[in-house]
Amino acid sequence: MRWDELDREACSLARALAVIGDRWTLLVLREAFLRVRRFDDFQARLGIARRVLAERLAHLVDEGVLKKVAYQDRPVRYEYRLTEKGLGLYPALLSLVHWGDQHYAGRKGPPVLHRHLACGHDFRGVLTCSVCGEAVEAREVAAHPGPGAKRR
Amino acid sequence: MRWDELDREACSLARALAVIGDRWTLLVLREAFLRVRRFDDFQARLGIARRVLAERLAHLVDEGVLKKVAYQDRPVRYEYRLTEKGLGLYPALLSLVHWGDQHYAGRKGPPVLHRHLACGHDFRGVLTCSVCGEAVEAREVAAHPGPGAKRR
DNA sequence: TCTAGTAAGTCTTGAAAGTGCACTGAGTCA
DNA sequence: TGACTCAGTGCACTTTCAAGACTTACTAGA
Repeated sequence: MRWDELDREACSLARALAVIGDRWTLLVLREAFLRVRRFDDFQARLGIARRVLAERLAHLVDEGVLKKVAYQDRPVRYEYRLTEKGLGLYPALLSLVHWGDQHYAGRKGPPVLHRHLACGHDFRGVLTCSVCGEAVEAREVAAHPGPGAKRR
Repeated sequence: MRWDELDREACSLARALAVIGDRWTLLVLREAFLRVRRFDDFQARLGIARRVLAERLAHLVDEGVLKKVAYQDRPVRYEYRLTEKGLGLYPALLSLVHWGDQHYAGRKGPPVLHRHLACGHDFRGVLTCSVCGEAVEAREVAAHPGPGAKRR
């Protein structure tokens, strides 16, 4: 199987990865969540090859994760902003950041803290069950075929 | 910047991505969470090139995300199991799956459902604040430098 | 003993992506 | 006019990936 066939898989993870699963895309999105919006800013902060950046941004726009918004005329210049769909990736991103904090932060502690503006405290993200509200652990979850499953 | 320099970045996301950020690794982990453990099973289910699979598994073992466990002697054969560190990736994975469900499931619905064994219901993962317990939205979070930040 | 089968890789080779950097194009500013 | 800004493109080069045959070490059956 080649990578560009992934989106035909009947698996939501595969489809999500077809959009954001390559090496640079999540870093681009991290910057986007940090309010970076312009091509040269992304490029300077990430040190990514310009060609690859252009391609990734275009792909994210195609997928509706980012949108291009003109911020000046003469010459027309566009910036990239997260859409609602893009904002929906935040839980996944934050979970990854916390995982990185837990396992790779030095003894000084995590490089970035996140403050929950609603309550005013620095926090970790906790994944909870939408039904009972309790924290969810991998061992307490069973996956089973849903309505969109294909039979084998 | 080349990819293999990423783990030197003082960013937890970059470090996390240096481990699980390539195209196949998260799919390998998806299978691992579905209790797949053997080389040939991973290979058959994913259709991944054997060489790439061998390399990814070795990397995940190096990083302590998976561990090799002998399940027979003569000849010695190993299987790959998630460690605690590996299980810690579940929230990120599940968040991604739900994002995929939301945006890419056909009209039939998601291909896979997740049941929370503690309460017995199919659920979605909700990211909540570890301090106040409320659901967290991207717009309600401010990132600021932590103790491990490097000054520029 | 010979043959087939199983499981976990390893090797080979052409194709695809990524990298680094110079360059373009449209416009501003002095 | 010349220098500068920003968002990309073009190009030569290097690295990684894909597909499948091959290897190693052992078991089971004829």
